[in-house]
Parts: sequence; structure tokens; C-alpha cells
Amino acid sequence: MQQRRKDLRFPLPRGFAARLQGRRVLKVDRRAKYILIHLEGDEILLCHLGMSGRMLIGNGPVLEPEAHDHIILETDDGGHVRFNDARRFGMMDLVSEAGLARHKLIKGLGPEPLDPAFTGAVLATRLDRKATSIKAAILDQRVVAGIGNIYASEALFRAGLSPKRKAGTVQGPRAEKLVAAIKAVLAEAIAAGGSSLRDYVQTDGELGYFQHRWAVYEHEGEACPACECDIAVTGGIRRMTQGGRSTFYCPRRQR
DNA sequence: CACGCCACCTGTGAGC
DNA sequence: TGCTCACAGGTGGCGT
Repeated sequence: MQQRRKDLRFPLPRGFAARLQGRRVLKVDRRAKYILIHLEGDEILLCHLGMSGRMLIGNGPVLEPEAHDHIILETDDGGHVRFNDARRFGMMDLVSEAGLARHKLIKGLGPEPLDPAFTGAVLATRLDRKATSIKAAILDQRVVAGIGNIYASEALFRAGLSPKRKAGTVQGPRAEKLVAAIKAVLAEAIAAGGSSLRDYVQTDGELGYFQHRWAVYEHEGEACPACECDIAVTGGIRRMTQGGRSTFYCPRRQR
């Protein structure tokens, strides 16, 4: 294990390298956008990729680290896993199994969107009386965990809901429809290998290709795939800024 | 407490 | 060609 910086977004924990040294990996899973690497000895390596972070798996030792290779995990078969993150919005921490649910980055997280327990009724309850926009609400990891800016626009488009709609009004059938849309968008994106912006790659180095299926994201001015309307009249897909983030939507289809 | 906004950091691409 | 500037996938923290 090579630790090439003392911090990522946050300081790495004291004794970080020593606490990883020689630990066998028991399993890897995740909660929301956090990767959980469970290690022998009651230690979980908690990782978040931020916006630009990548885990790159390679054979053999890392002879010459590349720019922004911050953490290099060496495996006992002679291979390695590099955490590379140009923007350094990613983070890592170590936590015990019992401490995970109480960890400050984990404890407030909302339900997993792909969990069968995440239903329209559950979302409706969590949105009840929320004054903020539905776009901001589904991006809020405390409301539902794991939806990012691209999939928020895509899910609202599929559900036919305006991103500007007050979150508290998404109740009953609207909440059911939104939950179905969120599940469908995420499942399809996972099956397609994720979305690529610029140089995003999967662990095998291939580009994700869900971006080719975006209906609205980065399609400003283009025809809405669900409308028959004349683009010369409607202007097609629109882009606006909400909370400093881009939102793409069809004002005719989404209400 | 709920909400809106900014900062964090670097790379990229557009515009001049 | 080379410079400057706006913007980018996330989220913690602060002010209101």
C-alpha cells in the first residue's frame, strides 16, 4: 500500500497505511455512492469517488504512478488497485463494522433506490411538505441515496414531472411513477456500464455507454424523444440551473 | 430544521 | 498558437 498524499477531500485517518497493510479483503459492497471494502480485523475501507475519482485495477507493480494516483493498494498476487482522482473530491476513511451505521457520512443517508422496499409510498412520505423543488429533493441523499445530477434529469423526464415542481406535491400516483422511473433509469444505466463524461472508464478500461441513451441530459435544443411537437416552435429540450447544477427537461411533456 | 448557496480542485473545451 | 474563462459527475458546511 502506498499513500501518496496525507489527504483527499478530507484528511486520511491516522495510521491509514498501517491499518490496511496485510489485511485480507472479505467482500466489497456499497451504500449509496460509497464503496465499502470489508477487511479482516473488523475494518471497513469506506471510499467515495467524488466527481472524478477512479479505481484502476492492474497487473504487476506500479512502476511509475500517474498524475493524481493518490492511493495504491498492492495485492498479494502482485497486482494493484489505484485510486486516481484529479479533482480530489473523493474521500476515504476507515470504520469498524459496528461503527458504519453511525459514521457521519453514512448515518443520514436515505433508502436505496433499487431496494424493493423503496416504493412510491415511501418516497411520498419523505417528500411530504417539502418546499424545495423535486429535482433538488431527489438529489438530496437524505431523501433517497445514490441519484446524481444526470439521473435526476433523466428520471424526472421519464416520470413526466417538471423539475421545478414543489417536492411536496409529488404524492400518490406521481410518486409511484417517479419511483418506477428512478428504478428503471438506474437499472438501465448499470446494465449499460454507466455514463461517460469525458474520460470516464469502467474498471476494464472501456467507456461506459449509457450516455448514448440520455433522453434529455446534454440534449439542449434537440427534439424531445417523447413529443411530436415542432422543435421550431417549442425550442425542444431546455436547460436551466437549479442549485448551481444543470437541469435538462422538456417543458411540454414534464408538468 | 429547511433551504439555498458556496467552496473544494483540476482538466477541458470554447471563445478570442 | 496561446491565453482566459466558464463549467463539469458530489457533497459538507455555512448563512439565512
